[in-house]
Amino acid sequence: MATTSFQFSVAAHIMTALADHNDEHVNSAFLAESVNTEPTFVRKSLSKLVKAGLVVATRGKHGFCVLARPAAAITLADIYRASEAPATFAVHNYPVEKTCRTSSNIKKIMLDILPEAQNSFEQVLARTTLADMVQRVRLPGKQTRQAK
Amino acid sequence: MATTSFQFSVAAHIMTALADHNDEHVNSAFLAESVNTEPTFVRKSLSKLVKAGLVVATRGKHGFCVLARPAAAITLADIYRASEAPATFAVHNYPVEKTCRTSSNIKKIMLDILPEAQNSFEQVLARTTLADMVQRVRLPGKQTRQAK
DNA sequence: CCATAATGTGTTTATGATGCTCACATTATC
DNA sequence: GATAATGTGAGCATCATAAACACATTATGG
Repeated sequence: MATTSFQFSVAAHIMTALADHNDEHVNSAFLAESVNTEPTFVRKSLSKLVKAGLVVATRGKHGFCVLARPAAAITLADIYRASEAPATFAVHNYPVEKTCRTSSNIKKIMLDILPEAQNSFEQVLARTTLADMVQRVRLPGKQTRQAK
Repeated sequence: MATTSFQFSVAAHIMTALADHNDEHVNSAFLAESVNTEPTFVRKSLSKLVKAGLVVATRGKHGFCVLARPAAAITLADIYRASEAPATFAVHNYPVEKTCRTSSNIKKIMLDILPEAQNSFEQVLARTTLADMVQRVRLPGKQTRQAK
C-alpha cells in the first residue's frame, strides 16, 4: 500500500466536528478548515457518509450538513463502515499448488478467519458513540471512557 | 496503498506448511513451491519469523527451517505481529486548527482508540494455533473451530 | 581447502491505490 | 438569472508493496 488508509480517521474527525456544531448549519468549507484540508476532499468523504445514511446534506445556496440521527445513535463502527476503509488484512492470491495440502486449503481458512477478526475490531469501535466523541473533545482532560 | 498488505497471509501460509512438514528439514525452495512464489520472497518473510523467535533456520549447505516451539504454542497473533503488517487503520496527520475543539483533540482520541481495536483484532487471531491450522489443512471438510 | 548450496539482505524496478487538485455538473436560494 | 452550495469525474504525484536480481554470509563435505 502507499500508506495505511486514514479515510476512517478523517471521517471520524468530520463527524465529530459536525456533531459538535450540529445546530449551526455547517458547510463543507467549515469542516475543511477544521480538518485543515480542501473542501473537495471533505465532500468526497462526506458523500460516503450521506450515502450510508449518517448525514443529511442539503444542496443549493446555503446548503449545509446535519447528522441524520442523534449523536448517541451513531457509533464509530458506523463511521468506519461508511468510510469504506480497506479490510484489516488481505489474503494472498497466488495460484494453488495442488500437490500441497497447505496451498490447497489455506486461502479458505484465512478467508474464514478474516471476518471474525474484522468483526471483533469493529465491535470495539461500536462501543464509542459520536456523543462520547463530542464529550471527549469538549472535556479533553477527563477520560470519559465507557464500560467495556 | 497499492493493495492491502498480504504479508500476514503469506506468513501464515509459510508457517502452516512448515508445521505440516516440521520433521522433514524443509528449505525455502520447498516453501516457495507451496506458496507459488520466489524463494527470495519467502526468505524475506521467513527472516522476520526467525527474528520474532518463531522459526529457527540453519544456514550453510543443507540449511533448513523448523518451528522454534511446538505448533500448539504458536498462534496466528504471533505470526501477525512477526509479519509486521500495517495497523488496521492510520490516524491522519494534518496540522491542527487551534480554534477548533475537534481539531485540537481528535488525534489523541483516535490514537487512544486504535490500540484497543487493534488488540481486539489480534485477540481473535490468538484463538487459533498453528496446530489448529495444520489440523484444518489435513481435514479440510471438518470445521475444527476452537471454543470462543 | 575449495566447491557447493543454503540463508540473509541490500538495491532496484514496476505497479497500483491513495491523497489531492481541478474542472464542471447539479441543485437550490435570493 | 446570478450566486453559492454539494456531488463527482478525471488526472496527477506520491509512496509502500511486491517482485526480481545480485551478492554477501555461512556451513557442509568431498
